[in-house]
Amino acid sequence: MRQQGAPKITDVARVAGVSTATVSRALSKPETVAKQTREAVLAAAAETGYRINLAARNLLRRRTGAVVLLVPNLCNPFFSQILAGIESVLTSQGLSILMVDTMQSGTRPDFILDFLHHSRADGIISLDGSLPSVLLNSSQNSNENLPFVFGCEWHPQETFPSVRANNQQGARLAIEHLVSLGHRHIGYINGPAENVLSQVRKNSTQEALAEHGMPVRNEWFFDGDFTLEAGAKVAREWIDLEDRPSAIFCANDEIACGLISELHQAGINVPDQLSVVGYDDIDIAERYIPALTTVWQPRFDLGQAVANLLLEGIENDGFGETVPIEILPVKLTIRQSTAPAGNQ
Amino acid sequence: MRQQGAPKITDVARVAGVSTATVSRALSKPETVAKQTREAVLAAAAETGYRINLAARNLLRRRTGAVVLLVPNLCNPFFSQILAGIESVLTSQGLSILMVDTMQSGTRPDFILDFLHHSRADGIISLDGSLPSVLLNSSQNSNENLPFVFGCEWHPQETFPSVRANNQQGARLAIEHLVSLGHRHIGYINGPAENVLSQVRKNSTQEALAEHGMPVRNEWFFDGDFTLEAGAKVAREWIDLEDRPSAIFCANDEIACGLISELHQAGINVPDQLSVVGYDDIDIAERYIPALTTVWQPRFDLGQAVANLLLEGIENDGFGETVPIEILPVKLTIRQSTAPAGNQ
DNA sequence: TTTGCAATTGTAATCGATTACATATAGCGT
DNA sequence: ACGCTATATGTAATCGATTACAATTGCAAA
Repeated sequence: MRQQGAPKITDVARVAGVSTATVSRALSKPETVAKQTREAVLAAAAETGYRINLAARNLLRRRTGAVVLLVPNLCNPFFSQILAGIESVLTSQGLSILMVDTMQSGTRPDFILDFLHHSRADGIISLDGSLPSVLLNSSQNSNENLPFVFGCEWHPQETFPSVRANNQQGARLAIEHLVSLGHRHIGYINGPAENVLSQVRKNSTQEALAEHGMPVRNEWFFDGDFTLEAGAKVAREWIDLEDRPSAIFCANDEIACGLISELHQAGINVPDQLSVVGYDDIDIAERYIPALTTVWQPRFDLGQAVANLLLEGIENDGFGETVPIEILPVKLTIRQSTAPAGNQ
Repeated sequence: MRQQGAPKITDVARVAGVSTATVSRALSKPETVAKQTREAVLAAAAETGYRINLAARNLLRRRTGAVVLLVPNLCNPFFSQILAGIESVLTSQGLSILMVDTMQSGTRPDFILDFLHHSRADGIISLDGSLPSVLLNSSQNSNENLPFVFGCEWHPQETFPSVRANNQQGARLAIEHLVSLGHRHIGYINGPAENVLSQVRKNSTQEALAEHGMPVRNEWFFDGDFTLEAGAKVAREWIDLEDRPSAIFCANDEIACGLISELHQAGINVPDQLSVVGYDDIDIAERYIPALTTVWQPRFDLGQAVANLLLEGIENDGFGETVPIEILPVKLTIRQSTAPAGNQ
């Protein structure tokens, strides 16, 4: 589909009786053009239905008008609110989004690499902290230093700017809540081991437990992967446990739901027989049965913040020496999946 | 951030000792170039780290390399799988996605209109069937006929190509399932009244009921809006009903969860006292309590199909006289939120 | 009147890749 | 040896907007 007869700047110039330079100026720097001329140009632009050709402008400006957005797994609805936040900022700036699902089959590093170049984008947002270092290095190359920011997840070496929620605080809040309910036997279900979020949430959980003088028992720390099935699997393991924790903190809400659901099928009730805390406060959490006690994080705001941070980097040709890191507060939403200990 | 010293085609040409024309050909139409030359060019391209400048190519080709994607509400996780399907196709074709949330505040028609132009995109996918006709007309204008396809939702007048699931079949399957369980008093909770999906699901429900000789009672047809809260509201209304339906079919899973959750809080059990069928088979459905009986639709496939349809339109400069409409089959997933009638 | 400056507008080069057309070379048949 | 064709490559115009620089004009100061 070609833009056959699309009016161009020369058409506007002809109609307005001025040169293309004047049209360009009237449109982008109105104050440099005489009022009369400006009005004539605007009228001509309206009359011809002129729309700027972004490819031409971008060619000259050496910009692309696009931002690459790396998402670990688009199918995961957790990202939708973050996406919405990012979209709201970038779209309002006229930037387009090059969404790439890093988990999609057939998306190998060299394929992704194709997108991390100046000719494709003006900057990169990654919601995936586990990018192969090939990619990260390449984007650090002297002649390839596109502004690059992490959102939600981040890179352990902290060499890139990022915006994320306070995961340490989240884990603390969850544990403190359970402790305050009288729980002394607290377990944890982790996300994927290689994931930074998993790591921080797990470490912070252990720290918080230790600080409250709680036992940190290996058999109460389960491995998982952020899925419903991971939670369900742990449910079966919990049932088989000789000495069971009376409360379990889950690295996300999916795990929590999987856990509760599988327990329910085994005739075990949450919170009567086990208290469960989730993480993320996904939409369904408040209408799950029981309504989920969970750690809420500002996903939409996070999306906006990371997009704004990137815009800054694009404006200033990078971030200079500093590595800006923004950490957003989280809060605990107490609902019905947790109850005082001692009912078990 | 500028692509300062980025190698261009002239650099490759110099290194390879050929003209830029030959480089261009070696890269895009390898068979038109002698083997020896081709290899020299490829080597030079690799050596210089050449990446094509898309703005330049697009300027010449009068393409933008971007596709506008109108999403009714990005926050709604229902769309994530469709998005993933669309992404998988478009990304593999090197097209970028200009995502626009049509529900976002500040996104008024004239703002959206800005995106529906040749200089912004080569085509448009809308997951929103309720676009103001201003937009649709403008995109039908003789000089503005960008390929435009609907996905999931569609426009009642059927003047645009679309890919969608078989909503009629979905409603039928749900009703037939309830009827086969012995239910004779069946209700329905609708989505937003102006939404095509709502309309078709509601009409098809009424048809199916009528065909099975079931009563279609107005007070059993509830208005809603695809949210958890809508379902919760109906739960309270159902409780107050003198003559209650023994089963309710919901226009989507959120409504179903809201309904079940609110009933649960009132001490009413699903499916013992009410059978509930949802629609969409969202991830959590199989782990809801009770696991949700619901109509599954191929969301990822739908995304891929709609993207492929658009690509076709872009290739062929439109769709010609026909208005291609692709309807994908759905299926009923029977779980535990429905039970034989008569237990009430 | 002349000079200088500011304000306004025009001319033309430029961004980087593509491709129609022209040119060059090799191979082949007669 | 000549001419023809097929193949390979180069030359240069082109896409559409921007902007450095030049040119023009008007006006004020000297």
